[in-house]
Amino acid sequence: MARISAPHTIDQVAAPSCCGSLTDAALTTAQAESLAHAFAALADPVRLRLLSLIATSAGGEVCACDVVEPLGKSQPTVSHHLKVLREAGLVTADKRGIWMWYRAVPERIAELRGALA
Amino acid sequence: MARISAPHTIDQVAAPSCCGSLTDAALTTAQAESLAHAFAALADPVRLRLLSLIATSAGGEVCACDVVEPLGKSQPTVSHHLKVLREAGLVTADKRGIWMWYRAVPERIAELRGALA
DNA sequence: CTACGATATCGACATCGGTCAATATACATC
DNA sequence: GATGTATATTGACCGATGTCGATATCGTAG
Repeated sequence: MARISAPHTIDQVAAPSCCGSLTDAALTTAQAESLAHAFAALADPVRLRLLSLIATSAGGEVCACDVVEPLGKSQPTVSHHLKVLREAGLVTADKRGIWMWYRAVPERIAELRGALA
Repeated sequence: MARISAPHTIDQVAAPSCCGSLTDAALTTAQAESLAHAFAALADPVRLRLLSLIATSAGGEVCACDVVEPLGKSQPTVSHHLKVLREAGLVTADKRGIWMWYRAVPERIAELRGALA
């Protein structure tokens, strides 16, 4: 399931009717639902801090074990938020040994940015 | 368009050119809460369609009476969503006669776009 | 195989949020 | 004034969501 991103192929993120833009044309119901689900992932302060921690980390990835403490939330809660970010396509997870390493998905963030054009 | 800011206007959630960016530096708790509140306004399909209807309308503004039917929701529900968009600073309201005219706030949308940089 | 540490899942709780019917408020017209 | 229309507010319902403790799963080390 984990797919290595190819630079030339056209992305096909899980979203069926991808995105659209607010100022382009009136959104269809399907586009609106897809976008709303994505923005909902950003509608929580813990997830925003989590995503910024991942996106700004040196090396571009962080171990889950390193984000629990700075967030001040319990380990299950952080795990839950990481799952939400993963399901929204904003981060990817990579298990190496005991640890889970998370990376941001800049293309997905750019998609949402494009929706606000 | 050149509107003199009236002291009794409804908008709030000041949010100057602050907010921060996901990829810039790790967000503070305050920044994350402010951003989360803003993104929460976009985390609903009805509000996204509503905002796109307003943003793409000819003349840049729409009467509230014209959006109830295309959204397929009750008038109180649409009024509620318009209030949320207003409180998030994404739209402004202008009462002329019986009708309320809503306009998008592109600077505010750009602010959120900047947070996804 | 057993034990331990890291992460995910489960169950329960409290709160938040979208929705509508009913009602209130504001404005224009008569 | 009274009446009709457009919009906002209220109150209630109910599903969604953030949170944590307890527990399960996975991978490594001994």
